[in-house]
Amino acid sequence: MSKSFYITTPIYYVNDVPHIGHSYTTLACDVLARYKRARGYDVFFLTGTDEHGQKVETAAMAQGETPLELADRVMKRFESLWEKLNISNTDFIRTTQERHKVGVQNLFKKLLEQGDIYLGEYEDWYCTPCETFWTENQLLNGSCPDCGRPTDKLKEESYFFRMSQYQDALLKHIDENPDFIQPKSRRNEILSFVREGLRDLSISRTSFSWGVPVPDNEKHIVYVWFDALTNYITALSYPNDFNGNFSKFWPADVHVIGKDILRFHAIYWPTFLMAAGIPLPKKVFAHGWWTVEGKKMSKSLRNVVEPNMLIDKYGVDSIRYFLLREVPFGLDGDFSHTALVHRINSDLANDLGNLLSRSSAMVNKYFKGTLPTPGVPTDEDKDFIDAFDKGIQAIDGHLNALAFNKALQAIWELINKANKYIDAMQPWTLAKQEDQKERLGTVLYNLLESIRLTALLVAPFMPGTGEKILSILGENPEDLMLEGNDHWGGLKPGSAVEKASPLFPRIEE
RNA sequence: CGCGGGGUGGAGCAGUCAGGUAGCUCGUCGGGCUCAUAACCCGAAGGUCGGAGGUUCAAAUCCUUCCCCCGCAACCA
Repeated sequence: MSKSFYITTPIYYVNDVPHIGHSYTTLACDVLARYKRARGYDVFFLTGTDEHGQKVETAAMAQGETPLELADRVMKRFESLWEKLNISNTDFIRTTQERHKVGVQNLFKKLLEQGDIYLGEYEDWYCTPCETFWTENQLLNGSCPDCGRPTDKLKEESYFFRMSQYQDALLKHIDENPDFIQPKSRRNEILSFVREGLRDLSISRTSFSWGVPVPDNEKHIVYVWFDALTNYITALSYPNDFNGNFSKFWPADVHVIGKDILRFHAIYWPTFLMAAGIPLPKKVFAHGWWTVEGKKMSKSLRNVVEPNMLIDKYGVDSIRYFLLREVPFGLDGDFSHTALVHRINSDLANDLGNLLSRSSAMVNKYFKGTLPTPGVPTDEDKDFIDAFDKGIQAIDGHLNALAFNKALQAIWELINKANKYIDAMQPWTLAKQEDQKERLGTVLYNLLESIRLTALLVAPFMPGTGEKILSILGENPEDLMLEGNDHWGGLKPGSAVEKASPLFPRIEE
């Protein structure tokens, strides 16, 4: 009876430390998860770490530690960053956990027994760093087309997944579900890739041992992507479903990913699921990448943006706002400090923060901090109120489409409306006329009520800010529910309104 | 003909798929207001939509062709 919503980030590879890109993906999921909760959904929001594979094994060896020690160490960095970023994930899965390994083996075995996985032999050019085989004509001057490093001719016994068998079914599914892969440009990419033909996929390795062993043939390790992708269901206690999460939350409503791993999510994963007779996720959304000050992020340029420092310097909510406001989700964007400071100053300090300051100050100045009772609304009031009803609907549409920047734009249109409303109503003039007391009360009530709604709308993006505003308005900051609270008139006249200090201090450049 | 992305007022972008007054944010300039974090509100200037040709009553938008810019593989979302 209760509505459920399942959203996932990719599981992050522990061979890397968290940067702005990881934060971006996770943040987007968090905003949607929070919004859906506020809409009354029972939300399962999953993130985690991918801890297997040759690269981890090698890196650990180089550091003189075991792969698991390395994973433990790096995994904690992700965990603590998510805490700092105010991420509200339901679960954090690690591919080294027993619950995961059991699920992977179970799925592998099922496909093996029904003949969708078979033992064969692989002979091709192998790029060790990428853990990928390439065919002769995929190579660029004999090197890996992905990373440009040299490849080796490798022949090994390998298990294969009959991906070719599912080509038509996948095409049909993509065709019949226009929203399955988003944005549309990515969908087209995948369509043309699949149309060129799918080969059977090698899904085991024998060249290293750090991974999930193939059931009953332990010299084979399950291919990292088969392993990793399965996390989306093992976290829901697939296959035994002992806690009912799998039946409750699967299929996922959306897998949010970076554009680089689209192929795995839009081709491999769906075909695995088809073979297993498991429903496909409803949506796979590939977002864009960040450059930094116009340049690609790279360790050699030493321009990798460190999220912890950023949060310390500017505050969580400012960063959360900036990342989702600056660039349309799905397109690449540039992270620049001047753009960040501009956004904080003009959108957060000037538009939103100052709106709260001036409004709460007037209630204190003219009504001693007690929220007045509104009188009969004028046509202008009705227009103002109406804008909120319409805006809230528009925002819902944008969020369901993962158009975070449009949702924020729409919220800021409402904030601008409120600032204009003040100017048009001129409460300071009304305050000078004794017979306009009731009108003044109406104007201020409307203003504060509009701020209450804004706080709720902004809360999924900036939870701390939403709470702060609500408590200034005398509302319960714990209650961020939109459902049932998103109609006009929620504020109770007579409640105490605090005089707000600046929400977002301006940053001098 | 390597692939991909792009060329729209000073900057950054939307609009191009389904042709029909060129829009947004920031910046600049002028004005208003004084409740407020020198914030807020109003107005103005500024573009032959990379070039050329074509289709059309009509093209930033469709077709042809040319020019220019960016990225190309790691650390990755």
